[in-house]
Amino acid sequence: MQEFIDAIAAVAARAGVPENAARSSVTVPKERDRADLTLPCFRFAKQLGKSPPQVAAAVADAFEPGGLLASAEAAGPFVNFRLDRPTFTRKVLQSVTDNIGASDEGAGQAVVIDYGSPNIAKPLLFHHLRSSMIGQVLCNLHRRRGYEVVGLNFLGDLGTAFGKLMVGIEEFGEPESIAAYNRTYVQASNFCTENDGAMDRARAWAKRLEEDDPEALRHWESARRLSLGEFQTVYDWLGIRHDVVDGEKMYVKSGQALVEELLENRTAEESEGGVVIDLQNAGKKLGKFLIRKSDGASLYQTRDLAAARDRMERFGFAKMLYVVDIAQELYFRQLFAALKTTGHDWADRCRHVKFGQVLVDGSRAKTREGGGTHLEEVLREGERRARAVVEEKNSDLADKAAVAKAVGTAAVIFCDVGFPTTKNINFDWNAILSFDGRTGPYLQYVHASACSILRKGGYTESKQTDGDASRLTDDHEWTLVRRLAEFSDAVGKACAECEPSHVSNALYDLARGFRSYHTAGSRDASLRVLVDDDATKTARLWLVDKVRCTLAAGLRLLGIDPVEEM
RNA sequence: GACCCCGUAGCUCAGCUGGAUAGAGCGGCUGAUUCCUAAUCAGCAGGUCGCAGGUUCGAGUCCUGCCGGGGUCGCCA
Repeated sequence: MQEFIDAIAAVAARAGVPENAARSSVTVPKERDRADLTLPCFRFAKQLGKSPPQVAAAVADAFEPGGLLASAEAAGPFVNFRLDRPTFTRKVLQSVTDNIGASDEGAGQAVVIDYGSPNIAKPLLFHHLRSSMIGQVLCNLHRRRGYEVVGLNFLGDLGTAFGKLMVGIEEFGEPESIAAYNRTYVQASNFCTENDGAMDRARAWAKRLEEDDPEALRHWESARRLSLGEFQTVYDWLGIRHDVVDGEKMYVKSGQALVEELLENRTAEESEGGVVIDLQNAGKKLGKFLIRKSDGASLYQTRDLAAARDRMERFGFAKMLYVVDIAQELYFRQLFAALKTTGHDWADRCRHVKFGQVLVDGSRAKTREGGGTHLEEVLREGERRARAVVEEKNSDLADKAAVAKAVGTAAVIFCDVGFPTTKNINFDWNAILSFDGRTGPYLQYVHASACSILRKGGYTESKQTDGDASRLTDDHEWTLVRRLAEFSDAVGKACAECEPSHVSNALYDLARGFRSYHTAGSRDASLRVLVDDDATKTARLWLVDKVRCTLAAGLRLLGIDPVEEM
């Protein structure tokens, strides 16, 4: 694309417009039918002493046919350019591979992505999908852009939550399965709010665990083991693969040492029995950051500070992303400010990738009371519903079970990464498991139909690297080629902004363009891919294969396993 | 009270560094299936882009104020 923009800048330069200014002004018009690329001339008018339409006319006059550009036409203050379709098409199709969107921008740079990070002794609920899935996609995107990614699961294996669990064990007996752990946790949670003194007992247990009390340790180990096993089932289902699994408990000692160190060098101070870092001067309205409770126990923030230092030592990251609920926005601003205040300039490399909440009937799901639907249950229901549709639509299919699982899962995943991360999600079974419209199953469907055409066209293996692009000049084909070109850009943008939905949008637009092209052939036989004319057919199969390749690659980036039939 | 996010079609939301006639999905209506997958496609209806100012040749987009909704604000994680 860049060389086409350069070509336009060169034309503008012949009309007296500064080349760099022209280059940065070139845009894709909102109304795509109007032009492939357009140059607004408002900004050049003053310095050239002409009106914008006069400048546009001059630029259009300076155009010479041939080369990358097909035409230039002044339309008021704009110059509308058409690209040479065969040239552009050929370049784009040649560039599409399974690795579409790849670059080496991240070469030699480590990125730590902290995602998932559930609490032990509790099941994964639907809202846990968000951190896990967004984080996994960010891992995929960063790897595609050449970064060395460390996907890190930071287990919540410490604190009053564990203390409550221990109170529950004391009151209701020791659970042996994860389901029993969950029941005990919920019971204990209620018990602690209803009984005076129970919270103090929970806090005492939390502290005993910090002090490696043998009995606390024993329960901690079994809760942790059972939980990890349980999490793995869901992680396998969703293709979530962490490179490192850490837990908060490993930072108890270094956290306490850190508090002592900060007290000593006076970056932290005692306050109301606890220890705080004063952030008043570090940023506006950040207040004070508590790093030691009055009972001497550490907090989440103590461990996070210690963890950040440790990760810098272990991985020497160029970036560290925390994929966490938007409700913790202030917390992360404080955490990063605290890192900076305590002398770590690399705090600037840390970023909170925030995502919206899961709402039930318009308000936040109450997970602490055990509310919320289990993630695994949602996945199973998706699979079940997809299976019913497969039976109905394509009961001859070879591996219906696998297809149903992939399609149902696509629905769930796309709900999560198909929209901007900061949007809230309303938990509604029919919305989450919708298979119609702009959904994961739609993308699967379009991919499967592309595969189907290729099969019928005898295109069993994707090995074509060049073809006769001059056969691909229909508007539908041209739209597809542009969508393919835009997809690469979307990958880079999604990675830079930590926003998976840029990929989702580009993928959906490509899929829709392909469906439109595909059905156009139903009305007009000359537009079918599998036409009699061999040269045309070969060229069209080449295009379809590149679309198929991009759809598959895009789905995989989003953590969705593409199906070839459905 | 302070800070953050949001306010675009009946509903859920796109809208790229400001550009020419604001787009999708769902829902509604009309069509399309002896045809390369109808989990689809083509089309119609539906919008003072919360309100008021400002910057600009040009504002859904940037700035200020206000209104409305949500979230967060030291001993949870």
